[in-house]
Amino acid sequence: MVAEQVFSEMGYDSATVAEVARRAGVVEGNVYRYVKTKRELLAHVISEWYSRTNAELENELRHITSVRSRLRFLIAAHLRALRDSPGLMRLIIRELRTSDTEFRAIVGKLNQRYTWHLRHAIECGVESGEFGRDIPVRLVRDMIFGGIEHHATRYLMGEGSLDVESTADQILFLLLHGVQAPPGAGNARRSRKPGDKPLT
Amino acid sequence: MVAEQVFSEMGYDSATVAEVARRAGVVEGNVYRYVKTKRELLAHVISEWYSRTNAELENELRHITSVRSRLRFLIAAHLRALRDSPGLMRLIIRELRTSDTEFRAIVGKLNQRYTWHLRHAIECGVESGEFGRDIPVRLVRDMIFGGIEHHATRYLMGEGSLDVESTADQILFLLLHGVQAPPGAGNARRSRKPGDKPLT
Amino acid sequence: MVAEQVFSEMGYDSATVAEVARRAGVVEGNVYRYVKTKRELLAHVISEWYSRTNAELENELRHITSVRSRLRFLIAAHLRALRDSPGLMRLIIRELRTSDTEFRAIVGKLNQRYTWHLRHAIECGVESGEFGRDIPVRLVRDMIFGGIEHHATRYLMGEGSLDVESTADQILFLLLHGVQAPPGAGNARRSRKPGDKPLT
Amino acid sequence: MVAEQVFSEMGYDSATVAEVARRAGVVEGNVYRYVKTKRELLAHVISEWYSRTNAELENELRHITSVRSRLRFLIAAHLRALRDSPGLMRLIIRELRTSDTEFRAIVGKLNQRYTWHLRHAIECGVESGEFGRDIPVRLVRDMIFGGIEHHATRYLMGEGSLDVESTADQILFLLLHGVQAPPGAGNARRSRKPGDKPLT
DNA sequence: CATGAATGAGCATTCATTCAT
DNA sequence: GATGAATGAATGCTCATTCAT
Repeated sequence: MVAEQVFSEMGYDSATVAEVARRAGVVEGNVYRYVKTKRELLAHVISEWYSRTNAELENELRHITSVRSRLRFLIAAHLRALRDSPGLMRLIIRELRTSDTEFRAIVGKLNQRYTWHLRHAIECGVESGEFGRDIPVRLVRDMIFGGIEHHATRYLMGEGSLDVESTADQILFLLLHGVQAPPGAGNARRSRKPGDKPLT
Repeated sequence: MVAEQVFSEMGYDSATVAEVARRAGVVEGNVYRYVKTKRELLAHVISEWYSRTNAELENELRHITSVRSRLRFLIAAHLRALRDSPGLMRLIIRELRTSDTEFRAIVGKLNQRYTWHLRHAIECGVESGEFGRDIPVRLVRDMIFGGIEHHATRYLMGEGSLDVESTADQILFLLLHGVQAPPGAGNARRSRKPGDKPLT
Repeated sequence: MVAEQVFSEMGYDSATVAEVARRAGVVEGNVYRYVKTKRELLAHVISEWYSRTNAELENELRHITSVRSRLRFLIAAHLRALRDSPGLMRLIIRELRTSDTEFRAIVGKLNQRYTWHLRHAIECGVESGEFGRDIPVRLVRDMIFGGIEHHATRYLMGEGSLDVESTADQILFLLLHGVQAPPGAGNARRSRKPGDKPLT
Repeated sequence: MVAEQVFSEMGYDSATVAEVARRAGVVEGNVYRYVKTKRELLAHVISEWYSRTNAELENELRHITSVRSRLRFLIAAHLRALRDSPGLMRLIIRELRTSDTEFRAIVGKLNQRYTWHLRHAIECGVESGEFGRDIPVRLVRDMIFGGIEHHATRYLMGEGSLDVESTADQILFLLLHGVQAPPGAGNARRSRKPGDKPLT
């Protein structure tokens, strides 16, 4: 759809219905035969992406069994989406943070289904005993999605690059083990003790 | 400043210079004696928040020495900012993701300084040996900020509440230990083995 | 076109797009379906006049053969234009002296074609031997157009009248013979000789 | 005066009182202690130029006696003015063609005095018998000034150059003798006779 | 179904000018 | 006499949306 292009390139507010029509090769007023409003057009664009992506995700997840593989896959999939469709993803990230209730009513479900896979994988990890039983599942999910999107911010603005695989590895590692040094290992240098000078 | 209020309430695009002037009790054109453009007005508002907040942060950090306390403090501080100024924070989060280079040139430095504290605390943890030496520092920072902001999204939209303290505890815990169950403990139920049925 | 009227009456700067729309019986924004900018509207108005006038000129010139007749015709035609469309001509004279390169790019060609007829007639006169072979053709053209326009200035401001025929005769005469008294004739009174008292 | 600079550079409409004040190092509202309105400021600028130039002109004319020398001098003087102060002259030429009666009331006299010298010189030529007695004096004056200004138009727009001396010579020549070939001389090629083919 | 003309409400921005201090 | 803050009215331009044909 051309609307996807236009919104992706210029953002929702800067995009104009006229431009969408122009690129579609139709006349301006004709757009309103298909959608009732510009906002609805946006909802269509985003909904379509979610539908498409959810389908793909679910298809590929069928072949992935272990919790860890699923997490790794979902993390990488989200990173790939950001890398491959930066404009569209910037649009989604931006417009999903809107008060527009009518809009959220439309895409909210799809978004939930999209994030549900990750949440579900985490829950499975808890259930299976691989993960701590008191893990705040939603918060974990938020840290993954939020972390990925925060990390990709610069790339979404057109600066720098985005390495899907290594980032996915790092996120998965942090997710599983946290930042703390492995008990026996790392204290090569020395540990801080009370009474040390302030850090700055 | 009234501009802060207006932008916070209505968002940048929906806010009008006329409304800002009206609330300030002056005439529309008069706004342009102080700023050259609406965008510059936004930059002022955001800059001021960062300046103010950076000062506060740095002041309080002086009394906090341990890495863990610092992380906990910075996480809670960001959560508090979101809880106490949801409109403004939504504005900042949204507008910081703009291609507008001139704008980012102004607030970029302040934003970097704001996030630097967290990054620095993490680096100290690595240096002291508390954290693994190969920790991807920036990514950790992104997961914290991104996670917090993702978690607060619903609250920023006016739905639900935001529990600063418990969320900060949870994030800190996840950050330190990850999601994995403590070695001896949790596998009460059972672990998944290869060959198990798919999770969905 | 109503834009022609409005610009002619009030001048470009004082004219407003709103006024043009009002007189056209449409809404202001609608003007921008046909032109991209106010300046472009001006360009249209002037271009149209030049196109129309060039066509007329070229049509009538086909029946005029002698150099002298052509000059006389072109001089009178320009005077007639000034007399019959003073507002529009004042607009053209004024706006043609603008630095606006984009504007000149549009109407420049048409203006050149308009003045070319006069220049060409002069060149023919040179070629045929009727005019001195070292005549500075462009300067002659400038003196004709400039002279006519200077002469009409007061009329263009709404004061006095403009006699096309007699002015055309006089200009043609001056153009051909200059101001100098015919050799044998006029020195009835006396000629000044060196040593005479100053003139003022 | 700085107003002269500002008006010369940007033209009357584009110039702002604020800019004039800024360059003068005073505060905006302070300009209104000296002039009552922006238009009056313009009148001052132009008046001053005319006063200054009239004085210079009259001073130098005292030493020039012959009609021809005077004409040549005045033509060259006007060309020099255009060459040396293109911005200011463009301003004057443009703004003198304004309906603003109040404005013309102020500078009209000075302008008349400026052009009077040329007109007077021509009248002297008529009186002395050097020029034909039926010469339309004002029209001759218009052709000189108009011709010069038309010729300088491109230069005033910032394109090309302006050769004062040779242009003055050419104008003077045309003025005196017209374009017609000297009786005996030029018909080297041949003269056109009735019945010749059309010129184009 | 499609066209394209029209609408109307809005909005950022400019600027000459005034006036209390 | 100067300052600088304030005014107010205007203006070019945009755009989602409607509707007769």
